[in-house]
Amino acid sequence: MANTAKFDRRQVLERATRLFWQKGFHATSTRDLQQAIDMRPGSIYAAFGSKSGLFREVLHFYTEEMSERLQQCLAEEGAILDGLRTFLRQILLQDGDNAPSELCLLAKSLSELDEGEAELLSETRALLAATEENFRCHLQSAIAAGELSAQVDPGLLARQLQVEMIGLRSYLRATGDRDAVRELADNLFAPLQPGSQ
Amino acid sequence: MANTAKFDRRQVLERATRLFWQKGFHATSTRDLQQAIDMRPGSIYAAFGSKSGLFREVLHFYTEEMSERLQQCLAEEGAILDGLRTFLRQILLQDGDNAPSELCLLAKSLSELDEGEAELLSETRALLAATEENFRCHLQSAIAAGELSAQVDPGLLARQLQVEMIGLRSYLRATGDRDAVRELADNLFAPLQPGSQ
DNA sequence: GGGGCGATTGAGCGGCCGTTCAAGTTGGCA
DNA sequence: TGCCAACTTGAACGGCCGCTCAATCGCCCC
Repeated sequence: MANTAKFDRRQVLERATRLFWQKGFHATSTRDLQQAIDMRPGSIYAAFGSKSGLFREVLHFYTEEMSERLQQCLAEEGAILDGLRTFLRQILLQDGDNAPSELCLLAKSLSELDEGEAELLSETRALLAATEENFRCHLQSAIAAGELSAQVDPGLLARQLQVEMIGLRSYLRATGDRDAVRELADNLFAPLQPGSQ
Repeated sequence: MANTAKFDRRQVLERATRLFWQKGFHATSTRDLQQAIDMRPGSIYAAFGSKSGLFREVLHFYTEEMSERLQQCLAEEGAILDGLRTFLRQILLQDGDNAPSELCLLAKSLSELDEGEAELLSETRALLAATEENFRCHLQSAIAAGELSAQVDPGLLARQLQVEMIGLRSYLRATGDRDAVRELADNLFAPLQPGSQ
């Protein structure tokens, strides 16, 4: 039970996430991964079981990290809607230089996985649903706090945010045109103005 | 100069398109392709040069086919805006059972290609830009025909359509929830009502 | 009917893939 | 200090990858 000289699981997941996020599941080879996370095949397979197993953990790690970033935005801004807007703006307009891809890792995986990797695909769908539900909860809180009219359907608005974010990030990858995205994003933020609708 | 017993290029492209559209570029092997298009490696490489070369033609074929489908919708409906709406509704709500993927092949390719396949990636970006420009032209015509207020910026509206379609198709793949997509699509169609704005 | 030539065939190349496992290394405990 | 178990290492496996090319086919013209 020595637990001798073990790797730093968090750092490994961070690095694996960056690589998968950049190249996608299929285009990332286990040798790429070995180099990126500085582990040999035996250790990787002992720790994660398979390439799919590692990817599974990466999907969860990524989702958890994004959720924490949202929490952080909410904590820094006073109002819930301000926090949400800050979070979305960060992803769309500021992360560009650091993030491994303009796209959301979950959306990218949803796009490339097929029935041949059924478990990863349904995992991805579940995490996207959880993300939407997370938005919905925060919007619900905004209504409860009087920031948003009680007329607003938080489930519908959460879905709209999800749809538009995925679309805008694709557009950013297609064109690299931040100004156009900034303009389009205003539509997205409009329903997040206090008292709107 | 005999051109003897040659394959039917159009049929080959149709079948290759279906396969690439379903599985994506990386996950489609040349052996999958050989079977799908019923050609042997030598013939494929003589005709298309490489897997990438075939994919390149597939991207163009797909874009051309979609553009023709839009033309057909415009011809069948009387008004331009009606034609556009019919086209978008078809893709979102009716193709589901026949199409190889809920997603647009161009958006899917944009997502999985990286700098390692730089030529295919820029090809994809160019075709997406052409699609947006195509929308813009039709919207411009709608303004000229008095179907749409001259206040509307056709470039901006075309961009919005592109963004929302990609987002909605992702959402459809994520959830399979046609009712939710139908509800969300109404926002998309609203600016396409005659005289809107 | 036979010769010529472009089109087609499919076995097979070198290489990378995901994965395994015998051998080696490390560190805590007696 | 010596032992054992936990952990790591990296060579190697079978298989699939994208692709090539010598051999064969089949049509057209003479």
